[in-house]
Amino acid sequence: MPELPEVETLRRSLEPRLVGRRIVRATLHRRDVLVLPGDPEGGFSRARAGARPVRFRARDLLAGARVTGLVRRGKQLGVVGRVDPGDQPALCVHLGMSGRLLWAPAGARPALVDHVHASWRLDDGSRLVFRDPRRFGGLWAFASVGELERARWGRLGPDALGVTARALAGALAGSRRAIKGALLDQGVVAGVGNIYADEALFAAAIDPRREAGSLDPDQTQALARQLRRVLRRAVRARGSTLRDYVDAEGRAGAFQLSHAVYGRAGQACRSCGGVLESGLVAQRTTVWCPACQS
DNA sequence: CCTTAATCCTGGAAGC
DNA sequence: TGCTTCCAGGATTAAG
Repeated sequence: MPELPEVETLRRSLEPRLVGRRIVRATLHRRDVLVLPGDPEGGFSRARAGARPVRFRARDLLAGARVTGLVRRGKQLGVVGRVDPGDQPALCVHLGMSGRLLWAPAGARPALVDHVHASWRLDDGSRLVFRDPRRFGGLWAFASVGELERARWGRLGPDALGVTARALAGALAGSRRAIKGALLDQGVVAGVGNIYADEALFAAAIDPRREAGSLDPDQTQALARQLRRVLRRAVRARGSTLRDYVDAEGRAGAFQLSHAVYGRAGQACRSCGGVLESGLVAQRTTVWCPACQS
């Protein structure tokens, strides 16, 4: 379940491998994993299986381009390429829940064969593959990084790593839904998923069921601060590996060892020693400490 | 406008 | 051991 820290870890592990390299070949193994600007959904949502496919070109997958940068917004990654000064396409990668980008050096045997939906060969002989068994993720092609930011990232809230109390307060004002649900809404703040929502709410001592608009200024400030802090610490630990998340080179993260509440229902609160409670909040399994969080 | 449910998809775990 | 059932979850769309 890649959230912001896992995607940022992926970005950092991929950056030295990709930037400056030319993509000599790109292959799409499943058409419905790629969405083009002209696709029926307007290039925003996943192409439906039955949708009429728009003809794609290998260069939509950056074939022939040199990679100039890797950018991230929330849980999404953008690979920016350059064919010539007037042609700098960008490809957005969203891992969804089970997606992975894996890099392999020249000559390495392919470790994964199933559920690989796209693959790239670089000019140094290394390879990059996009694998996503559950296919909640996908690839979105854009003519430029500006177009990607406008058409796809435009409706995202501020990146959670730098969210301010002011921005958070504005997005939560008047909302009657549970604060947990608001944090999971990428339009409120981008990059938070089920793990880090629970961790940040615990760190800020806020009950996940609280109405989002009912937080006082101190609590909003604490929440913004703890969101930044928890995510920063998770990035430093190279993300959380629960089931099978790994970075581009197959390395696991370590932040799962620091989880205070996620996955610890029924266990002792690390702060007060009480029993951690779990339940469904905003349709998601949620764990919190009834004594520490209100 | 708001919130909630259903949906997509597969692998792994738990239950019988 | 082998089968079935359930659950995990990001984000959108449809429905309430």
